[in-house]
This record gives sequence, C-alpha cells and structure tokens, in this order.
Amino acid sequence: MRDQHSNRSAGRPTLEEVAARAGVGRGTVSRVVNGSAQVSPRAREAVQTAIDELGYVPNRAARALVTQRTDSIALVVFESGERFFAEPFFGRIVQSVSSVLVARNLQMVLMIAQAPEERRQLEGYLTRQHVDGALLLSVHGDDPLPAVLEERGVPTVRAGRPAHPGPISFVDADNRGGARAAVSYLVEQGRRYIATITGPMDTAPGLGRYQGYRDVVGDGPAASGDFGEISGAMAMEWLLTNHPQLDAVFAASDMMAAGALQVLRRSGRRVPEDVAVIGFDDSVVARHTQPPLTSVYQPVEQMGQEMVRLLLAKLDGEEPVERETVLPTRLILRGSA
Amino acid sequence: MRDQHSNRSAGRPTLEEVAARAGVGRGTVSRVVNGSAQVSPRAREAVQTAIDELGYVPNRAARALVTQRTDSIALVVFESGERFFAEPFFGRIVQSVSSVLVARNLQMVLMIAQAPEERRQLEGYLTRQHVDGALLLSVHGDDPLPAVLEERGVPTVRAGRPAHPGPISFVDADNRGGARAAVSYLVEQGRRYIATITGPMDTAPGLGRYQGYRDVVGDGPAASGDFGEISGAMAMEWLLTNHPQLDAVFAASDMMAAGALQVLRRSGRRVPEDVAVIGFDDSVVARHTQPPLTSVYQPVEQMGQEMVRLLLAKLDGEEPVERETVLPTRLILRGSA
DNA sequence: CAGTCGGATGAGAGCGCTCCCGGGGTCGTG
DNA sequence: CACGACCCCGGGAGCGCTCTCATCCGACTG
Repeated sequence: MRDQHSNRSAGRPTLEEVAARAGVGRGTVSRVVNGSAQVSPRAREAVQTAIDELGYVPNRAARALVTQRTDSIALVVFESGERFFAEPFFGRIVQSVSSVLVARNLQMVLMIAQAPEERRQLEGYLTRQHVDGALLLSVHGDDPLPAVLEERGVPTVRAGRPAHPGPISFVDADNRGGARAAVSYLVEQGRRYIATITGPMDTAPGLGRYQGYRDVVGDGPAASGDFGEISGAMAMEWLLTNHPQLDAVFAASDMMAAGALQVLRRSGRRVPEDVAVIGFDDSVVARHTQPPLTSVYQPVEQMGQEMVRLLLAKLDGEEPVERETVLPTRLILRGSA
Repeated sequence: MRDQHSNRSAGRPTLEEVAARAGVGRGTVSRVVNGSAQVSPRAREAVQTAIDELGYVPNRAARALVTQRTDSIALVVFESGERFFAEPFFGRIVQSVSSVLVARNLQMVLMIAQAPEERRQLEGYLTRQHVDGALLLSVHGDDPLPAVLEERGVPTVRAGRPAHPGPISFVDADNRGGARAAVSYLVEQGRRYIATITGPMDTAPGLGRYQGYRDVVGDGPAASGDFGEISGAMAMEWLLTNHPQLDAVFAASDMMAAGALQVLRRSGRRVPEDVAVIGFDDSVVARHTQPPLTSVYQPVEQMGQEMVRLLLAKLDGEEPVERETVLPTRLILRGSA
C-alpha cells in the first residue's frame, strides 16, 4: 500500500531481508536478535546495522509458533465492573504487575470476567496456546477455574489464599493478622463491645479478616456485606438495631466502613467517642471520610510483584513449584479509632 | 506428558488431527472453524464432533502468522503509577473497553507507560506485528507517539482531544461544556468572585476545563495543579493568599477539589456558605468529602465503548476514517455548591 | 606438517494455520 | 444424453521464525 518494490507488500522487513542486507544467513541474524554468544563481532555488527537501517522488529506470531511460547501472560479479574473500579486495590495490583512484566518484555493481557457468558468464553480462551501463564485476582471460593487451568498446563498464581488448599501457588496479604491487629487495638483502647462487618465469606479476604476478628474477641456480633458501601450501611443498621450497646466496629473493607460511618452519624453516634470504627485496605476514601478512617494497610504493590515472580519461576524452572507468600499488613491510625 | 500416541507430544490437538478424526481435509476443518458457508451439513457436523471430542482450540500464533492479524488491541495508559490508581477514571475506562472487546473476541493488552525507559520500549513494541490497533489514554500534549503509530500503520484512537488537531480519531467528554455548566451554575447561585484550580495545561482535559471556565468568567484567578490532591491543596493556599475575597472555586478534578476543601476548612471558611466548591469527574471521593462534592459527571463507560467502536471501524473499513466523538457531561449537585 | 578440535555459519525442516487452485460430484438445461 | 454451472472438498504453498546439523575455517597439538 505504501511501497511495492518487488512484490513484497508494505509489511515490515523480515529476518530474511535483514540477513540479505547484512550479507549473512538467517541463522546468524536470529542468533544476534536472541543474544547468542556464538556470533563473531564482525557479523554481529553487520547484522545490527542492518536491523537499525531496516527498522526490523521480530514477528511475534512467527516466533511464538515455533517456540510454543507467547511471551504474554493473562491477568484475570473475577469481578463485576462495579467493584473493579470502586476498589483502588485492583488498580494498584494491575499497575505493579504491569511494571514488572514490561521490564521482562512480557505482554500483559487483561481479562475481566464478570458476566457468566464472559466467564465461559474466558475458560475456553485460557490455553497454553494463548498465554504462557495466568495471574488470578479475587477468585471466589468455589470457582473451579484455577484447577481447570492447572490441569490444562497453564501455570497459575492467584491472589488470596484458596478456600481449599490445593496445588496452586498464591500470594496473599496477612488478612487474618491485619484484622487481629485492628481488633486488638480496639481492645487496648478499652472498647468492650466490638462488632464486625464481614466481607463475602466465600472470598479469601472476607474469611481471613473475619477469622482475625474471632481470634481476638471470639463470637462477637457480626453482620455480613459484600465489601461495598451500601452493604456496609445496611450491615451497620442491622448491628445498631440488634446490638445498640456496641462501642466499636471493625469493617472488612474501607467502603463498608464508610457506609457504616454514615449510618452511625445519622443515628446520632459520635465517632470515635461513642463508637470506634476501623476499616481495611487503607484506600483513598479512608482519608476523606468524616472522621478519617483508621484502616489496615496491605502492601498491594509488593503483592503484585511477588505474584509475577512466582509465576515466572514456575515458567522457567520446569518443576511445578507450589509456593505461597503471605505479606504483612499494618494498621494505619487516623481519626476513627 | 499426558499421552504420546505417535510422536506428537503433549501439545493441544492441531487442525490436521481434527481433520483426520473427522475424515475430511484441513481445508474443510478450517472452513468450519471460521464459519464459512461452503460446507455441507454432514461435513460440518463431523468436524464439529471431532473438535468437541479433541477439545481443539485454534492456535492463535499460527493464524496470526498467515492472516497478519493478531486479534489483540493495545490499551495504552500514559500515566505514572500513582495517578493510574488514584483516578477511578482509568478503572472505569478499562472496564468498559474490556467488555466490548471480549464480546468481539479480541484480546486487550494493557500497557502502562510511566518511566521514560518504559516509554521507549513501548514505542518499539507497538507495531502492526504485535497488535492490530491501539487505544491511547491520557496522552500529554506534545507526545509524538500517536503520530508515530499512525505513520507505522497502527490504527489509533485516543481519549481526549489532541492539542494540535491531526489525523487521529478521538473520543472525548465535553470538558469545556462541563466546566462552563459548573461555573455558570456558580454564577447563577450568586457567586461573584470565582477562582479555578486547573489541571496540567498540556493535557486535553486540563486545557478544556480551563477554557470552559474562561468562557463564563473570563480572566479570573487561576492556580494550576496536576489533578492530584496535594496539588489541589497547594493551589488553594495560593488562591487564599492572593485572592482572599473569593467566594467560589471550580477545580478541574475531584481530587484537587478534595485537597482544596481541606485547606478551606483549615482556613476557617465554611463550604458552601463562604466558599462554594465544584469538582470534576464525579468520582467516588466526591461522595465522601465533607461536605459532599458537587461535581461534573462524564460518561466514562460510554467513552470506552465509543473508542472501541471507532477503532474497530477503522480496522474493518480500510479507508482511514478520522472521526471524533464528544460526549456530553452533566453537573451532579451535592453539598459543596 | 598432518591431524584435530571447536567456534562460526548457512540452510533445511518444520511450527499450525489460511488461502487458493483445481478436481470431482451433482444438478439443470439444450 | 451431453455439456456447462455450481458446490464441496482436498491438499500444496507459504506466512516468519527457531533449531538442528553439516560444513568450513582457523588455530592448536604432537
């Protein structure tokens, strides 16, 4: 379309063309491109010059066809659109995963599986044919996909401890420990009637954070939400109705804590004087609620990096190393507790 | 590794194997897979059966090699990690783009170009060889990349009106109109001394929102920020020092408005009684500031969809349709103005 | 000086797919 | 009954690359 010298059409130059220009064989060019040591300095330079002059870029598809590697890895998010953009958590993970991958010259294919039909399509899609491995975010408890993938030979690392321990590597924040720290802090502050608003129990963070709560106060009053703001408000209303004497609430997410805060205010309770509130995630909204939210910070960026590290290790070393990494959390004190 | 009948190793079944099993030729299987009409019902059924039994999945690389199409498109975000996850805007765009792409059976490759060296790498990477087209997010004014890509034959659609009109399609929210609506509203409410906190002027939204402000009040007091919270606070301080008599502020982003709110409160001003504040983006934080922020909503999801639509049109119809779409914004009233 | 060793090199053989061509069957028509 | 029109269909060619192997050449050894 642009130039049609000979009959090769507009397309980018090929290995063969570079070889011709440099006066060497295809093999040599390939060796240079892939950084093999078995090339004489003279040849290497000639090839390099030709590459620069022609603006040669290796054809990914051709390479993938023979190497059986696509050099791209999938980042799969199982989440409704709504939550995906409501949760700063995802953005930060995506961000950190991306930067590691770019440095390694790998492509990041983002897949958001929300609607059931997208789910199904995705399942067919995730083959060794298409990606070298997969990073799974916010998998729900009973989801069979991780197992399916592993079975198909697609190396996988997930974020969040699986509900049922299996052969799958994962990276997680210490949800339980973080929750424990938060609730312990409430106890130290002299709170005596501590309730909790939990996340979905079929979710690793939901469960872990609840367990941490129980570790400290045992069977306290609990209402469940879905990590979202509305659900937090509803849970808080329920708690207020059934346990009006509570003097502290530990919410398993900042969004739920924010919802709870509003209900608390409407009910005439002062925070933190009458009721202390602690959230989880240390998200942006935590700094903007009234009062600012004391919250549990998780090292999200580090988690992303670690996930990639584990996956790449799995890809390189053939032996299927099943590894788990649990990263520490930290309580960030603000005004609400 | 699983089965080694003949010497074909563990790999997924190939077209040829499907053909053999169905008792037809490669061509016929290919026709079935690609939905050609030129296949007898009998053959089609036989092939379909074989595909199901073998669990055949076409090899993307092989197909790409011959069709010269990768069936994947890049979503490029030019933004520091920090802003990427601070801005709900991106998450929502990503989300909506993703869902359209999945429906069309296209892969979304997310690239975040922050550090300069990542920038450079990306430039080499974005070839027709690797993706069929690119969606560009938050390009800065003087960035040559869009032009480079277009020149290399990579169809491109960007979000945000380019600083210098060029041959590139774009989708944008009506930043100028939205700003105009916001500032007009302030005027209607009887505000007489309206300042603005602008975004980066080398950015389409930054510029557009400032222009909208000027459309209504002309040369009012302006301080510039970078869309982030801290910069909003600093800008507000500057404004308060130099224009203590101001009675309204229009900030070009919610985050900056949030920063401004804090400074205003510290300075003893009541919002909205003494000073009205309006933000832009209608983001999550807008609902959680004190008071909740009146803000300009932009139809982010729709923008994402529209970007994909334009890009696909460009890919299909060969003629390079340079199109632009500007989507309307809407003022959302809350407590701050 | 013959023999040997090893590094550099060129080229053949595919990887799995689509495209296209030509053969053969079926049907309708003169 | 013969001939063309129209479908279906099989398989060769080739996309651009890597890998393997045989070859070649210079250097080193005995």
